[in-house]
Parts: sequence; structure tokens; C-alpha cells
Amino acid sequence: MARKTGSHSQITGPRVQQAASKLFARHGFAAVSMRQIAAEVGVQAGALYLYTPDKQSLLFDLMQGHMQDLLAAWEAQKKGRGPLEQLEAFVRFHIGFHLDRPDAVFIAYMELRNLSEENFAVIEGLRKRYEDVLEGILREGQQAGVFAVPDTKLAMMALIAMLTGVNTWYREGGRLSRDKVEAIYWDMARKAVAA
Amino acid sequence: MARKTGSHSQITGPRVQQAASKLFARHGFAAVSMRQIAAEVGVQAGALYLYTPDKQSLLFDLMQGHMQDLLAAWEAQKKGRGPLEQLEAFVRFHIGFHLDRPDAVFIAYMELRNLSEENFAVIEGLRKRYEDVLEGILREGQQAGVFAVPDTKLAMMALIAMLTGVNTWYREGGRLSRDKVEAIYWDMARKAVAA
DNA sequence: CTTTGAAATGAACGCATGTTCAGATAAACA
DNA sequence: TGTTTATCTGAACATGCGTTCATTTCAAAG
Repeated sequence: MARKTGSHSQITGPRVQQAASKLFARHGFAAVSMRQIAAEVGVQAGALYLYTPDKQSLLFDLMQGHMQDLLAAWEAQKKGRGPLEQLEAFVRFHIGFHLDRPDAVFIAYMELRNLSEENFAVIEGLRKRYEDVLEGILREGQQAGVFAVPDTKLAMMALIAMLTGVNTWYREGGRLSRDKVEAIYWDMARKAVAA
Repeated sequence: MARKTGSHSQITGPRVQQAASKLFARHGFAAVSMRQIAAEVGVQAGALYLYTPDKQSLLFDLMQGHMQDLLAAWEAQKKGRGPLEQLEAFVRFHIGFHLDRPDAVFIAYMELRNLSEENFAVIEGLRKRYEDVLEGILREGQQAGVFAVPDTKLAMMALIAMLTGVNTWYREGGRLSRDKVEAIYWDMARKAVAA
């Protein structure tokens, strides 16, 4: 048997990406085989190569797509005017975006070392662009006297780590609503950098 | 040829652990082969099984040892009296301990999913004991009115994530001294939970 | 009803994996 | 000096890996 009824490139392509994302997040890039991904899609391993040149590209495309989505979503976001309003917007945006995509976030943070040198450079560039957003907000606030951060780079790293950590413990339907979580993180972030 | 001159169990054993730690941190557990570890030690792959029953145990022993060191080091630490003093001690301890062991920390955070079910439960138990230390400090401070944290578990997670993040960017001999880094993180942590 | 071509199969490729073990070696002890 | 024993080698094992490709299938176009 070959080709199942109703299967098409436009359906299988995305399904390969979804399966890879799920399995990479669950078990790690190196621990997942092309045959496992194929089984998740319901196809033989050879068929994957209709949709990706190799396993490395599967990982890279996932990470690049995620980082581009992140930057695009931030650009599309309505921003506040002052540093405090911008910081609140950033905190809430970061948490919401990350809670919506736990698998992609996990991969983006854990699988950097499995990227080839060139691919790594591309992803790092995108990540830096995102970090620069927050660093810019902090620098502005520092100059305006609203924030007191002795080192904007350190403060940026500290805040991003704190916020991204939400993915390690938050579970939908748990003790706290998403809005409550956002509010508490925003409160902590605001106070942490406050003048 | 067999057995090199001057090789002994007491020397090779620790060297296997060191090599595994270095390579797991660099490339990830699943991506490192027993032959690579053996090559790093300067031995054939078969010889590794004189020092570990299997690859999984190598990972587990590394992680368990790290977590036990962490708990023992905290116990040995001189603690302050009030919640504020205890929090400062915890922040400085956490940063110092983590900066001293970047490889072990990396493995402990990244390779949880490569543990067997039973081994995972053990490591999670140790991790919870450490998290409970910080949560206890926060709860005490909250009751004493020194801290204002609506949810101690969330605040604990947020602080630990923020502090552990130091390992992703700090490099020895960089812009900031370790003491300066500790001081800035302590300042942010203090303000973040301040009443 | 026939032709076409995209989509998928399934077998094969060379190579690497974790692990075992009989045999070789050299240091320690008698 | 001869014997023992901890230490290590090197080959082998079954299994799985990423990737390629000739072949088969089937929906749609003519």
C-alpha cells in the first residue's frame, strides 16, 4: 500500500512539524528518531523527506519560526507610552506568548546546542533582537529615573529568566488564572527594577 | 596492549564522572556516546563498565550527587536570623554555588527528561527539598510582614528562575565581578518581594 | 477511460549505538 | 621469583540510526 486516501502535502507538511515539535519537546532532539516522528504522523520515515531536507532543518525551522513569531507578535502589540507602561506590556506579553506555546519555548531554550554553527548564529541573532527590546525599555526607564538598574543587561537577563520560568510550573486549570499569574509577575518585575 | 602504567580505579573512576559531566553539559546526554566518554578518559568503551552499570546510572549519579551537594552546602551555611537576612544568604549562596558548577547545573536542569521514572522521582524529591528552603523563607517573611508575596510558591519559582539564569550569561573575567553580580541580584530579589 | 504526477511505501545503505566478555597486561603480594 | 588479581583491551552482539531510491498507489486532469 502507498498513499492513504485524502492525504495531501498541505496536510502532511504541517503535521510533520507538529509531530517533531511535540516529540522534540517531550524527549529532546537527539533522543527522537525520524521513524518516531513518522509514526506520530502516521507515515513511513522516507516520506518525511518530502517535507524537510534533513533532521537538522526540522529543528532549525521550528526554532526560527518560533523566534520570528515572537518578534512579529511583539511588533503587532499595542505599546504603552512611558517606560512603566512598556514594561507592563512586555511582561504580560511575554508570559502570555510563552504559556501559549510551551513546546516551542522548551525547544528554543533547550536545543540550541543541537543546532549547526550557522543555524545557531541565526537563532542567536533573533534572540538578541528580542532581548534588545527589553533592554531598551529598561535603559529608557533608567534614564528617565523611573527605574534603578545598575546594569541594564543583567536586569534584562534576570527579568527574562524570571518570566520564562513560568513555563516550568504553570498548568492550565491550576490554582491561579493566567491573568492572576500575569499580575503577580508584573508586580514582582515592577518592584525589582523600581527606583 | 592493556592497562596503562599508573592507572588505578581510584583515578579512573572520578575521571569517568568528570568526562561524562563535561560532555553531557556540552552536547546533551542523548547526543554523547559511551565511546566518546571513554575517549575523553583515554580508555576503551568497555572499561567504563567497571565504574558504572550503564549510561543511565552515569547520568543519575551525576544529578543525585549535585543535588546532595547543593543541600549539604546550604545546611553547612551560616544563616541569618530574620527573613531578610535569610533571603540575602539564600540569594548569595545560590548564585555562588551555581556559578561554581556550571556543568552540573546545566545537566540538572536540562536532562531531567532523560532519567528513568524512578530516578526522576528521586531527583525531583531532592529538588523539592531545596525549593522548600526558599519557600519557607518567603512564607516566614510574609507572615512577619517583611515581604508582600500574594503566592509564595509563585514567588519562589520566580526567584529561583531569576537566580539560576545567571549561569546563562555570566562568564569569569567579564564586565562584573562575582560579588557585584551577587549584590545586584540580591537588590532585585529583595525589592521584588518587598512589602 | 486513460494518462499523469504528486505522495507514500518499504527495502536497503553504511555506520554508530549500548553492552558483554574472553583474553591480555602489569602492579602487588608471597 | 612466581602467583594472584585488579584493570583494561578489542572484538563481537543485536539493534537502531539518518538518509536514499526504485516502485507503487491513487486523485485529478484530459
